[in-house]
Amino acid sequence: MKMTPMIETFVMHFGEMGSRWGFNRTVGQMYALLVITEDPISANQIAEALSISRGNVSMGLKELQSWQLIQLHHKPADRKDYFQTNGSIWDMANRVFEERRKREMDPTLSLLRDILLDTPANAEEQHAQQKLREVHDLLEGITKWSSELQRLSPEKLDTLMKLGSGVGKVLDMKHKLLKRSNE
Amino acid sequence: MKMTPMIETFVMHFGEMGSRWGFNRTVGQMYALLVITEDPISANQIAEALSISRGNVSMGLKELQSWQLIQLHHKPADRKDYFQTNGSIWDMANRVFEERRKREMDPTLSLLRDILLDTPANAEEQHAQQKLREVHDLLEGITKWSSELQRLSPEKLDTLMKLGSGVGKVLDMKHKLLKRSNE
DNA sequence: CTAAAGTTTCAATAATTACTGAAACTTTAG
DNA sequence: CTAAAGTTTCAGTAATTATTGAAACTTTAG
Repeated sequence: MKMTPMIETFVMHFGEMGSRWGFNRTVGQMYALLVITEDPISANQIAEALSISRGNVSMGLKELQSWQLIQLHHKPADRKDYFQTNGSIWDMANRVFEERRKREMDPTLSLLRDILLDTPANAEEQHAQQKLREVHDLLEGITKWSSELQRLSPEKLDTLMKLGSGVGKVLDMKHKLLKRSNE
Repeated sequence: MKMTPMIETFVMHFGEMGSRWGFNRTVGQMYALLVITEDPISANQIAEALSISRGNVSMGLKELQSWQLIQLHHKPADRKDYFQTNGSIWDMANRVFEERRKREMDPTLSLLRDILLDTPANAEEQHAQQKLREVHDLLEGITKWSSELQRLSPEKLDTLMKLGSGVGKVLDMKHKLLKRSNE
């Protein structure tokens, strides 16, 4: 498995970005390679293409599977495991969002809920709690909203995204409509 | 500056989460402390409260300023710099989103644009480019959409979030309205 | 059942990133 | 202008995170 310069550029870049997207360099490279490779490939091919250790590949694959970003694939008369990306690019984005929400929001949300149950001991804590409530409400709002958006069909999501800030106008229309139906 | 247990719990947790949100532990702690403290505080007070070195505080404050998350504040007849958080919680979220977009999407988007200008050398690269285009379009869509959402007023954003997956219904309404006006 | 091929795990080590604290620099009261 | 107080920088070190590779385990052909 030799990568062409174009493919190598992308794979290496994706590796560097990986750490910012929540996985480490080699996991990012592995995923990039799987995205742009048409046929399923084996762990050994990945290790060879990226010049990384077999052990590291194995761990990376496990992580990608836990993110549900890749899928196992078997070839007839071959007991080796082959891998390929799972679902569309949209699915990928959804998975990454969800996984990150779990890591980045849920623990904080849960801690904030606990703290907000306590009774503030003094004025200082009173003010602190008020701020924490704001943070809590914001995080909860984002969490709920994003999980509801994920339930929307890809087509509707697409419409919504294409609409952009035009959403504002649609929201106005909604108000008018509701008013009319109440009259 | 002694922190009450409740405040300490929150500050320490925010520190741990900090690395997941794009800044390091101490920067996270510092920001948390500034969020829950009512009055502006000095760099020394921060260092003392968190038991971290003065140098580290100075670097962290610089980072928070570059994120536009905190503001300088001066007290009369005191040449020391005091700091306080900047804007509402919504503003904070916007800044964090924007900063992360810059770090996490823009570089990849720019690389993808470049690669897509190249002519594929063979069938393998042809397939690769097609995949890269999908990734590119997705990232571009998200980038544009999120920056347009940020231009929406906080009230509209709030309405939109409260609407949740109900957006779907509003989109349907939009279609009906357009149809009617075309007839 | 045996052994060869394939796979996984994990302790040791490398690479990266964060933090300290002392030194250099800046500001201002007197 | 001087010196004391305040602030910033950055080289060295600590802490964390990622990677290797050898050993243990698993599978299956013969």
